[in-house]
Amino acid sequence: MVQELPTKPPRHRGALRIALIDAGLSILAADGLSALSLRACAARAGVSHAAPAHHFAGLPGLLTAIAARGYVIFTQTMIHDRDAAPDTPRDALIGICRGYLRFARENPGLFTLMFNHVYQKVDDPDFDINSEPAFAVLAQACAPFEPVSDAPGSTEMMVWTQVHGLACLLQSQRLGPPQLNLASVEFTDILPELKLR
Amino acid sequence: MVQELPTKPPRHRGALRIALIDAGLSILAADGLSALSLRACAARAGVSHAAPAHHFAGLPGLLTAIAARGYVIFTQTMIHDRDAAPDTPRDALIGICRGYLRFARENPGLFTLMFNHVYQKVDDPDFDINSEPAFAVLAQACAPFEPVSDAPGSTEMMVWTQVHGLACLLQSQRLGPPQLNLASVEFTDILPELKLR
DNA sequence: TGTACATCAGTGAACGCGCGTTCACTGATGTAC
DNA sequence: TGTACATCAGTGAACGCGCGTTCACTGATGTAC
Repeated sequence: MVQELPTKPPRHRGALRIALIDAGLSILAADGLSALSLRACAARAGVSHAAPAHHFAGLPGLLTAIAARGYVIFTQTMIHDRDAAPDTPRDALIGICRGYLRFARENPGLFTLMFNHVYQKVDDPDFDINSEPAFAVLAQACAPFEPVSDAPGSTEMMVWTQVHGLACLLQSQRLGPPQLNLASVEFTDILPELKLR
Repeated sequence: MVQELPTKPPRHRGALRIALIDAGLSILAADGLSALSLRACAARAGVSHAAPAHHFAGLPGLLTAIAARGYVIFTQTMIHDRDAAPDTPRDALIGICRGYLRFARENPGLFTLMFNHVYQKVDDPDFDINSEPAFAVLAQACAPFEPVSDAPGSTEMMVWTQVHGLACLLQSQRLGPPQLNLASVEFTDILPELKLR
């Protein structure tokens, strides 16, 4: 009673949406953000180029869905590196930041997509649902420390801007003058002292 | 003896290179990075779309030249805001950072172009010549302070990653959860204390 | 001062490319009866 | 159990678009003599 002969192309049976997001992640990893298009994702998923229209609101819809999946991987990466670190608040925070930087380094196209609003225009419930935990794990790692100023969330903001800026500068390959060898900097060299609450 | 009648199109007389860079800056300001192309710059400069080939090595060459000009404006903006600040080392540093953030906010497309190597592939002597002073004024403002770690240039790296990260996050409009209102943060709220040498 | 010539910036038509979108269609699936 | 029908995901051809690049050309400029 097998209906799918080996020679027939695989039927996605509603799973094409997921397959297209997977295809997008593959394209980002292989050829970067500029290679990402509806047609390229369809081709990589083994489907005609008109098929994605049944699952996404145009290219912005697909990009938003890919970015939403990116936040899942992003959060997992940070949690992994946090749990691999010794169990002190500072080590946990450094682990989170190490995961942040590792994700940016290992997934440059995806990282750029996730943090550039130009590529996303569609209200996608998965986007907010998946991105909030990323910020939550960072905030959680900052919680044991005293605020660095009176501004609410000042510690989170300081750490977040710092690690995000290093991630962006490493990606941009604008590493500044030779004496400022940003490529070899350890995050711990530039993270200020933080006092425990 | 006037040769150019008012009805004739302006002859650039070797100044077309500059006019095309100006056109690129206009396009970036008006329509953003995605609207920047050889043809668009040529049209804005009032010239046929094949003309830029006589002055630039393709699109990467033009983008590199535009970015190089951007660094001049960038440096001027930082110096302006530094000199407008009271003359203490910390105020000068905060002025530099204020200029950094103001430039990014006022020129989002240009800022992205300048700090994304994907758009630049050509060795352009102006690029290095113009970008080095930008880093120099930042380093100069950091010089009065003690290093924050043993790593060489640690203070510059800490300040640079911090201000750059805030600039990128403000641009990305990924401002995190509501309680972390990054849009309203003052840079002084997250810049750590720095000790004078 | 005038003539002949070389240079070269800019023109406009043409090319092929990949893109997002549309549209009539097909064919498998699920459902009502 | 079987039949008729509605649904709808995916197809493949076609469309127009803007892009970078090429290429023979033109016409103003500068120079040699």
